[in-house]
Amino acid sequence: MECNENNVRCHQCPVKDITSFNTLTKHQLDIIAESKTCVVFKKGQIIMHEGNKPNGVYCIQKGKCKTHKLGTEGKEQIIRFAKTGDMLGYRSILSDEPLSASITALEDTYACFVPRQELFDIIDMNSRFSLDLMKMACHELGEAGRIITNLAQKTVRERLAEVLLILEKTFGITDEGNLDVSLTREEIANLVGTATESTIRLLSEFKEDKLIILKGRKIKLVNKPKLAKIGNVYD
Amino acid sequence: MECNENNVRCHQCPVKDITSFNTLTKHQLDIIAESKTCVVFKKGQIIMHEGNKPNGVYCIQKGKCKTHKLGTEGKEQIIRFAKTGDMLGYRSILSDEPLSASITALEDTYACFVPRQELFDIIDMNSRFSLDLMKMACHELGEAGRIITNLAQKTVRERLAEVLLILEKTFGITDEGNLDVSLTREEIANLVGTATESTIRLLSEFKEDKLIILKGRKIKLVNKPKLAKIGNVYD
DNA sequence: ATGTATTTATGACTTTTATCATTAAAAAAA
DNA sequence: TTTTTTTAATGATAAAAGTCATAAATACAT
Repeated sequence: MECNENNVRCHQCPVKDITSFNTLTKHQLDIIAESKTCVVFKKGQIIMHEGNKPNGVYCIQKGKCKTHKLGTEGKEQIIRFAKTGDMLGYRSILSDEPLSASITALEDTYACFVPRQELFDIIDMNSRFSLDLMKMACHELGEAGRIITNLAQKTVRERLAEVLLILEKTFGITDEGNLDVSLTREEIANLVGTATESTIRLLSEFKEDKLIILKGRKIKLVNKPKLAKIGNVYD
Repeated sequence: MECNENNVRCHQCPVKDITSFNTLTKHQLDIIAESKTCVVFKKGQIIMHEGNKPNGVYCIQKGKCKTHKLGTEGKEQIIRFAKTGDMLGYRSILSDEPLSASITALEDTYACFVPRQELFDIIDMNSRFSLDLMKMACHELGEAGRIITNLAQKTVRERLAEVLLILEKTFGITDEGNLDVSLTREEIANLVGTATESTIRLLSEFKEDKLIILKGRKIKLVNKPKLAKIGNVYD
């Protein structure tokens, strides 16, 4: 957790620049630097728990997380992902509601905790920061509408194809060209909104059709135009 | 459109008090009063069109609207509803993105148009108003997560039962006890995320089972606990 | 009020997707 | 490394939901 050993470093934190915190003045950064604490979450660890009221937000320094919600009969639904630069728990803090979903680390994740009070202090001081949070929430809201429409109208096959493309867009690829995120088949199913077996079958089918290459949990997309066509993705 | 004949009335607008505008100072209300325009949308009229960039927001004085999105093969997906006191188009304005969905009047709807610039002016001046908008967006975001999980995990039957309860909660009931909103079976299907025929069949089934009474488009919920049980609704 | 267009209802059938069961493979822990 | 546990793969079957077709009812415009 390099950038967090002391407060001075907060002002030079490289992650700061890709977050809403990039509009903060030196003084405002001081406030964050004074109040923040640094944490590491091990892979699989729950960072925030659905139903709880968080005392602040986390800003991811490095790592990957999933936001997931309990559905009927305890089945997990993955709502979205978070990675370096993303803020966790802001929805709950800003709406003053309990967490509508849990957040779990997909790999060892380094994060800065910013307490609720200081976050609101900055919001009051810096209207650009405030507008940026709004923008973020409203953007997510548009995304949510797209997800809703897809779940309601697309087949499982279409959704899986789209999800593979979204995973590559979100997490990028490794040196070998695989999706730079490791998910179980069950997690992919919980993202697509289907049964694990259906996901396994369809992935095998995509593999047969030479659209993807599978090696355990490593997935490489080798025919993205075809995947986009299958998933009815136009953008 | 009573409350909009002149600017003075804006300050006394009864709808104002149930919206985010209720925190505005006299001066801030002046700004809105000066810049706003009043409009009536006939039943079925499109208020905002998916993909467009709106020049401001509408505040509903009286009426009911649906927010809907085009899905695969042009099928409509209803994302949410709006009624008296709700603000239309704020997501697009605040995120500075094109409208992610269209908005259509479900009945004759009276609304005040507030231009983009004046809205941002007020946001800059009034941090309570600003926070309130944030709260609204973040609340919606939590709702969206619930909808996503339901679409992914519940059966059509469960979702229909839940939708009926949501419609009653959202729009209330008429003197005769019917849902105070008139939707075609197709619209209900587009909300539930299913085929029109499936919706018709299930509604008939609910009628057979004495959970609801159907008279054309008039729907009366007569056994809400049972509907809640069918829909796995606990709240 | 009356005719026209749209919506609702229902049956027959197909497709999609889920569930259950079993084996193979791969991660993770000892 | 080896064992143990978890995950992945696949077949068989069942259930859920969609599609197409047709008739009846309702809403809408004139």
